Amino acid sequence: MSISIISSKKNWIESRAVDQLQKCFELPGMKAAIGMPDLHPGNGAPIGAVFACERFLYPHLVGSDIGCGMALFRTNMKKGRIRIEKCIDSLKNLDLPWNGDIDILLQEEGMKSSQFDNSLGTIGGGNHFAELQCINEILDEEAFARLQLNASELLLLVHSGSRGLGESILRWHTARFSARGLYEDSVDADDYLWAHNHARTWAKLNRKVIALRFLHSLGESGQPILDVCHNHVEKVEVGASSFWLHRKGAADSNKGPLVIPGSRGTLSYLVVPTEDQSKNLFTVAHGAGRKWSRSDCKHRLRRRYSESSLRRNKFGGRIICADKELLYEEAPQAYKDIDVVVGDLIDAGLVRPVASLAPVITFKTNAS
DNA sequence: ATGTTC
Repeated sequence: MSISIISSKKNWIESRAVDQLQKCFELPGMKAAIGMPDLHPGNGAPIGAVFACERFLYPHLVGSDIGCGMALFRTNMKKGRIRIEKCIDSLKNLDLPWNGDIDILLQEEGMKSSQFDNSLGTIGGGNHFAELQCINEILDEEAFARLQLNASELLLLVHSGSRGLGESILRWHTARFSARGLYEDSVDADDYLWAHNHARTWAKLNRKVIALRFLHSLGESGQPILDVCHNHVEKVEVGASSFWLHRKGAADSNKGPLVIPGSRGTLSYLVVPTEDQSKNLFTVAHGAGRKWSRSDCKHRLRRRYSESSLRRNKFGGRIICADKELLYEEAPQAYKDIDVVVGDLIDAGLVRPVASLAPVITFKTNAS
């Protein structure tokens, strides 16, 4: 039985998030809860935490965006060669439904059609984005080479999830069971897990379609490097015991390298998990984590930062976000320092940094 | 987070 938080003196964790972590740790069957350095308050359950539970699984500890995660793609684009204005113009249709053949794609993936088919290939709102990035600094030449990356080529990082599909699954579950857990050998647990796994697959496919759409719009193509989920539940064996591991805004560190994104105005980090990931329950931070609530952002920033200044980052890159409210809610100032979050993971011996990545073009939305 | 938000 243990509860802990991976953090340091440099970091700051909101007490309300710690209270939420404690509350969730008191749920029946719970054996361990770990807050990541990006821990912050969520809707009942905190964001940036992993929970290991015996016999029970808790859909609200996964949340509504089942399968949400980060996917990274290699491109053949070079920073000095792209015309930013032209690219921004070419991306104008990215909010529209994708005009590819969704029926055939779902069929190929062995997936069921649903009322959410036409959301496939769309980024969504909130903190979701698709971002072209350049290599800012290589921090581990060997690991960098092993990933077959080229320092001069741009990368595309996609953060999105299962859109309305995942949301409908949690809503359906909550209507029947409220916040109660599901016993692992029940029909209800099987039903939830089937729907959850379907939403995970859908979300991963969504990230791939978003990347292809994004790059095709620019007359380019890309190849997948990694895809790491941060909202899901899965069964894991540790020693002789088995647990339901719930990750809520917490990245799976048991699937190789991953990107820990900063805010849309700061660096992101490509990292490799170290060998032993059992003490952190195979989980690391999924991003910088919010410092301010969405509702606080506008009055804190409005006087000092104009809309147009928030559409440029300090690296000379651009942010496509026609939604003024979202622009303030997602301002870099609303997020914690990514260097502190990643630093805490490095100091805890959980990851090794491979490269820092700087934002070149961030797509949020063209819709106002 | 969300074809949102009565």
